[in-house]
Amino acid sequence: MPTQENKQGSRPKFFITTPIYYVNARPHLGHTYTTVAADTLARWKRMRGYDVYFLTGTDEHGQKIERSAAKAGKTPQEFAAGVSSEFRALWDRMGLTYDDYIRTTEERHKRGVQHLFTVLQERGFIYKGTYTGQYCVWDELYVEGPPGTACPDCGRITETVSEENYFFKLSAFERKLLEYYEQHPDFIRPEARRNEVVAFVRGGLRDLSISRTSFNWGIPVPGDERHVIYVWMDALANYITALGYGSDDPTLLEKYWPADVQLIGKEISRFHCVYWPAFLMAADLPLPKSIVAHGWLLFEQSKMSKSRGNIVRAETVLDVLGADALRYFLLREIVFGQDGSFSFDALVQRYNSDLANGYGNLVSRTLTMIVKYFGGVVPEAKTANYRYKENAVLTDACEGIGSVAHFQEISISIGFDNLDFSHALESAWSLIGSVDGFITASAPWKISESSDPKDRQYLAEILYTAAESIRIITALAYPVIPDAAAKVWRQLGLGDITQADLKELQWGGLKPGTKLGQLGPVFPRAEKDAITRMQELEDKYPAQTATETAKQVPAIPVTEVAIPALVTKETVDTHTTHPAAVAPTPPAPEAKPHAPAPAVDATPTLAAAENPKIAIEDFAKVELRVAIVRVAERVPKADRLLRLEVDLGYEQRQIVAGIAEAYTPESLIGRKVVIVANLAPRKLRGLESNGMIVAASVGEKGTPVLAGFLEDVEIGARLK
RNA sequence: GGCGGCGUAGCUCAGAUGGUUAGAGCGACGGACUCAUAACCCGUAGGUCGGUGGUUCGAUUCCACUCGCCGCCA
Repeated sequence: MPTQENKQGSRPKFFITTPIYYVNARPHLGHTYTTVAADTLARWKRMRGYDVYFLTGTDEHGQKIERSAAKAGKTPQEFAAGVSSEFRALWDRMGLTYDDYIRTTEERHKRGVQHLFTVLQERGFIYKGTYTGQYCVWDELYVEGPPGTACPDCGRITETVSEENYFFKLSAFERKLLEYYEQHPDFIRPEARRNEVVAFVRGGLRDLSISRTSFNWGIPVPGDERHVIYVWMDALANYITALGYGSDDPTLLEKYWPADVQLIGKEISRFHCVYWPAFLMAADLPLPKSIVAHGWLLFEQSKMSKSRGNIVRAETVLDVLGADALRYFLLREIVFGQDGSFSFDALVQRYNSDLANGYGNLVSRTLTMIVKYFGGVVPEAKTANYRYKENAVLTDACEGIGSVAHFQEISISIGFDNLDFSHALESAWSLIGSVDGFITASAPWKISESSDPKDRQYLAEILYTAAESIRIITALAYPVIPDAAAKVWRQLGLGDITQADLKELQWGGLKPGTKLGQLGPVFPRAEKDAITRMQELEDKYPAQTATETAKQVPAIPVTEVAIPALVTKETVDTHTTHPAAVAPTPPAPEAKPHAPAPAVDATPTLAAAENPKIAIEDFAKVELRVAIVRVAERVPKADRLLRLEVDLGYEQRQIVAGIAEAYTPESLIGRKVVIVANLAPRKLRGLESNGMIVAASVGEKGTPVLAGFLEDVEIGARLK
């Protein structure tokens, strides 16, 4: 078992992983968030002298992929490879410093998983049994309940299945897991997730089905090829197969396993905190040191837009503001572990106030003065070692900055080490604030007018202090904003930051006499049109799943394809190792009282004549479309509500409609209806409704009568 | 339904084992400055600390209930 630091005194190792991303969805900001966090931590640890190994990759097996590929007219291999390469291309474009990118379709992984299966089997933790129950094909999930039960995750009706499965003796690990949690309080972070996991295990563990015979797209069970290994066991094993588990070269495994930090999204904590450790225990492998679950990234609807906006592509932000801006925003704005929200508005706000006005401007004003007053050469400072005592006021001020820098460095380091990125950055930026205040208070531009040698020295002290602070801030910010930090490093005349030793950041490390490099803006202020530009870019790329891309998307004006439902139905899938899931933003608080009610929840409109006339533009805001009902069922404990799944041709979505008193579920299936497609999502009885069925309201009771057409109309068609 | 969490200034959030004027950043407003990316600096902002009731000399901080939101319960 590898130790943290071996005897030769070589560098301590640090193995960090992200989940492997399921190729059923194309990369979006949620994936980016997880991966950026991992990259930042990897860079931080590297800079502090660790031998870092950073692993990411894609999860490519399962029935869902098999089906998506078939729809797209591709083989599962082709399909998975296509999406996997999109992920990889995005990470490469962002300059993420992963050391390995594993795909579960690779031979090394397959071999490793089969080896793991065999080991568990030999050690008596796997047996064959029969499972009969409800199964959600979409989520590849077994569900409790009688036949006809809806899947708790996606709402689809489950299928009754009975199949021979291999089972893993998870029940045997209940006590051992609880003991482990007890003895390793930091194993699961944050605490809220840990408590949930502990509660779950305390509730009792049943054995886990780990194979399927109902489809083929997976890794065959060794010696029983009718079975493929269930995606979870397959996916989780990536963390060790990437290091060579099951191969004849144990070098990496011995060196890097166990992982130091495994980053995950909170929705997959059970798999990583219960199943995964149990598998490892069963295989007699050490457990990861910590599993850190972050929150979800919610997308805030921009106030200016119609009812659009959900899945944001990282590329959009990269195009307009650059990777550093995105990285900074995600890590500064969101408290790691908690849910956070993203909006173009907040992004530009942060960018301007922190990066442009804060860091960028500080660098600019300081280095410009060094050029102006000292010919671009870092001046000699005597206070560098806190020894300059001839000018008490100056010394105090400069020493003050020196100690602030020292204090903040400690605070920032603690923040990064604890994955508390937002607080680390807060500390770093508070140092920027101190230096700005210091410069303004000591007003070097005034002193520069004096010819007194004492003042000349005073000026040198001030600018040295500012420049040295910038060096330290830049080094500490490097893990988060690597491109900008590299630029500033060169401007400071320090060369290539990737070659610099940032392990120790002693005050005074900036050598007087250093010739500054070429100056130039690091974070130019974002203009007002930045938000619009990003929105326009998004409009050009309607959010799509991999499935939808592969299918032919009907010719719909792209600006009209912004659908809240995309998020819940297509993107948040509870499948395997997932990144930050993307969830729709709940309606803004102030908008709540006005949230449009779906279906006949709305009060019947009595007299249209009484209403003021509207302009055509007003009508155009309402997106009416034809959809076909695929699934209909009663909502338990709600007399009037039906849960519908309607198909718009380009997407499926769930709508909860108050029409149960007038229509039976069976009568609706296959029926074409008119829906308001751009209605903000709303929850009814805990179910999210993404749209509203259009119906006439008849009689005193307002009995709903569904709108329809005399001719057959193709689904997805818009009513104008 | 069971268990747990949250609800504090326009926005994002801190905070207190209960006790003088409840904090920060951003935004807004006023002022100052000119080295700098219309940037920076200074000042101002009165938020019933979700609601009700209780314990207490005193609660936003403890308790009960209640409303709203969220997570976990294979």
